[in-house]
Amino acid sequence: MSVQSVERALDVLEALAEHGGEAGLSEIAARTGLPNGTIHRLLRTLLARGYVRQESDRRYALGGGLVRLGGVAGGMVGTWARPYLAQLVELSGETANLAVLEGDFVVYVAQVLSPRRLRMFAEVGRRVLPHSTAVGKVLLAGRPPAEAKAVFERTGMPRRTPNTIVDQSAMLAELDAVQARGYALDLGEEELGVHCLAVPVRDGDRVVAAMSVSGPAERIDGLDRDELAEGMRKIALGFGGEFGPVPAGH
Amino acid sequence: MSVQSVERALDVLEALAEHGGEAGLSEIAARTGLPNGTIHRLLRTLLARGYVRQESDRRYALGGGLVRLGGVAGGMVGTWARPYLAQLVELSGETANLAVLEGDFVVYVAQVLSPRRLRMFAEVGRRVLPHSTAVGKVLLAGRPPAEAKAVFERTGMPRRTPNTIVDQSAMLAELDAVQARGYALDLGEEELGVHCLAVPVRDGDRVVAAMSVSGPAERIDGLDRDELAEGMRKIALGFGGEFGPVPAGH
DNA sequence: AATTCATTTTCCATCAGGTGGAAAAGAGGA
DNA sequence: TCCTCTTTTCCACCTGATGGAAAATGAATT
Repeated sequence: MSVQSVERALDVLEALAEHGGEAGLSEIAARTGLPNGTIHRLLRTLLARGYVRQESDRRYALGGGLVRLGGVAGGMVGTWARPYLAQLVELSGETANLAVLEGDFVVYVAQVLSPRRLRMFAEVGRRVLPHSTAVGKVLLAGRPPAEAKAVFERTGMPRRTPNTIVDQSAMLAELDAVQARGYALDLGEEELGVHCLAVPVRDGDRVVAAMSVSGPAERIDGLDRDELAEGMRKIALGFGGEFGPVPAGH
Repeated sequence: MSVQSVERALDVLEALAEHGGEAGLSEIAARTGLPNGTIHRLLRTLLARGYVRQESDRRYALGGGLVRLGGVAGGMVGTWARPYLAQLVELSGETANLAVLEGDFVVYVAQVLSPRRLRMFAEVGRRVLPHSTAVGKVLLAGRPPAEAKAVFERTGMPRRTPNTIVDQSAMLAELDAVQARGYALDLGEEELGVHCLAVPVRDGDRVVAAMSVSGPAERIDGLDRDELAEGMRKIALGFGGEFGPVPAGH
């Protein structure tokens, strides 16, 4: 039904990715449970095609070929997202965005503009720091606290407006709250007068992206947050279903 | 020596990428020369793992899983580049950058700072328009003129300084010159007083990235451009060799 | 509706090719 | 140098991938 060696090659790539993109053969063996000989053969195949690199210390790392494929695939995610973002616009009347985490940055992947005259727009492709945005908070809330902490250490949480949360422990508490309530707010923390509400897009139980609506403070504050978040959650659920693997191919 | 079914799965993914990320089963068959049954089985495997999607019209597209792997791999490119960028710094005494083209933007992927007191720095991850930077010119000079032209149409080539080239035909001529001489200059076109020199990073004959050195106008202008460019070319060649698949593992 | 054609999906007998245990080679460390 | 841990190679076994051909699907045409 499914090609075993291909599945295993994917296991190897995923194991590498989970080790931060770099690992020794035996670390991969430990993680995948496959015998050394098998892993070595798969790695050689991936190596010959440029999807894996071998460092001078014989460790293996993800290769440049994946950057190319990922780039093409990334362009398409925006396309699939558009209908869902359009639903968000219909629901809220405000501009809707899809964002993912890339390294320490939040990257806006797709956008559908609000029909209103006064509307937000952030160019697609823009990179912002996670701590001052609703999408960033949602994305980090979906990862282990240690990882979020590391991001804050590296980025330094610079102040963007008087409302920006610049204290690390306050932010970690905020992430807990975000996880508990299922959505995040940005009340002029990135730009004064601009408020946002973001919800996670899940693939299984993994947070793979965030969807947000954003607009002028007065309009966003006029909406019922919990009701809006609930509607957004449903839309994000639909999109999440499309994002990853099919539920459970039997 | 190499796992056949894994190689074929990669052929399928590459065929999809070359079709713009989306194709029907028979289009993939035409491109790879594999029988339908085989391709279908491989696609099912990739589908189950989220590396391929199936659209409602039964066509196949690259899936979200590749975005995740590509993101991790992309982060590593910066790591591999650092030793080469350090060589550039040693050669020129100025800050060195690695940049790639992503959509209509130039993205800085990695940087090694100059040891000088007065030095350039552009945050890694920053996006700038191609027309006002040396790296942007190099990257666009490596693509078909029609594509470069389309980028200029969409971005509008806004003026950043009095030196910015804002005329499209002048810029297209500049790109020809860049391609002929093998390097590009930025003489205060993005920021007054900052000059840069950039060379292409090639994987085979494809321009996949650009490396640059940049610093205060007086210091950069004091260097012998052709000599510097020649040294940079050699370093970029070394890095280009690491970037893609190995030449020909027999 | 009924027919045709193109494309996708399923099936199954065959044997190519992947598998994994075990041995050899290599890299550090004491 | 010797010892230990990791990576790499090897090969007999037999699982599991293969691909041709038939069935199913769906879109277009009469």
